[in-house]
Amino acid sequence: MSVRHSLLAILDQGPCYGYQLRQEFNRRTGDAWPLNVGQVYTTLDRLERDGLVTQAGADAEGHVVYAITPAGSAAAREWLAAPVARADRDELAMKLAIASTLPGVDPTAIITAQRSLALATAENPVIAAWLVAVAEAEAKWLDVVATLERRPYGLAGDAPKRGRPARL
Amino acid sequence: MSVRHSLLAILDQGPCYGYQLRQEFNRRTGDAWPLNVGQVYTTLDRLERDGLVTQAGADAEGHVVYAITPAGSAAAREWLAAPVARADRDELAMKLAIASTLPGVDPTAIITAQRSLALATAENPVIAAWLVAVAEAEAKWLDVVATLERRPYGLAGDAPKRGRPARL
DNA sequence: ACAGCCATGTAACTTGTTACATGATTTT
DNA sequence: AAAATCATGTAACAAGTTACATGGCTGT
Repeated sequence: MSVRHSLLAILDQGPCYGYQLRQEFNRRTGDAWPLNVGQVYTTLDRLERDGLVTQAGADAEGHVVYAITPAGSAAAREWLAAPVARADRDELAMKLAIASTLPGVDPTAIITAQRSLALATAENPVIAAWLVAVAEAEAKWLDVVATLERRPYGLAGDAPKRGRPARL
Repeated sequence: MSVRHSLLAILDQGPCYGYQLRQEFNRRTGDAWPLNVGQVYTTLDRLERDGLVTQAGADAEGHVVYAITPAGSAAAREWLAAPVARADRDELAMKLAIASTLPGVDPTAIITAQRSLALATAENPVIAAWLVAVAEAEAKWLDVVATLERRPYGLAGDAPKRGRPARL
């Protein structure tokens, strides 16, 4: 839900046409996550389908301009105001949770591989700070996880019986 | 790609049937991200389509058992060995990157809203450590971001002309 | 009988994403 | 003319997710 809402937030600044929107997005995110142009158009279609934007005719150069609707504007403000939910299913956490239960697997290898992932840089100070903080946090977290005892076990001991289980 | 691979990693421990797989997943992740049973079956279909698992007939109780294939086993090991790529499009980072460019929007509000998100708990020590580390890191990062200067600007000054741009 | 879990599935939908087609325009 | 960008779109697919239908079985 981040591309969709990002484009909406940009459109809340004023009408745009597709290609322009992509450039705005790339510029505002410091080209950290460049957007395929096609995705802009599919996203605009879906935003229009949901009544969050409307085609506002063409500008002087003949561009297909989209404008945000009141509903879209509300959605944009809502998105900006709402805290981001912690990743529903963080892949690294999930991987290590699963790995810690697998007899044949050594989580240490995963951890070292993960640690060796280099820290990237970015011009955008917001993103740079993000990368730094994440890298530091990840290293710290991996230190903690590395000290946790393994908890290997196989498949659940007894297969659950069919039917309603006895109440305690 | 985390549900898919998690199920594959569990299947690498031995054949399972759908309902059992879901229970294994929930158990091994401490019920942190409970799985809709339906998703197990759709995922199994797709894994079979991709040749990573095969139906292994039925067990004594008549369950539809799936077994991992050599290709699936390789994929599972590969997933466990490979470091997790940093989130392609982290929503919080993207949101603040965008927000920092929007004249009408105050990133501080976003930051405080985000900070107020409470720290959850979990039985699984791996996940608990993850939540703690993330909460700490997020707070630290938000402190840094809060000190960054705003960089508001509107839409790009001059609309890009059509055609090939002049080379410098 | 009824509640409630075990168990298998399907249909439908979401966002994200890429590859491709098409053409106008403009510089080299 | 060729190359590169501007610009608009479409078709197709991925994974994730939920709601629903359908039974069987078992304890109360």
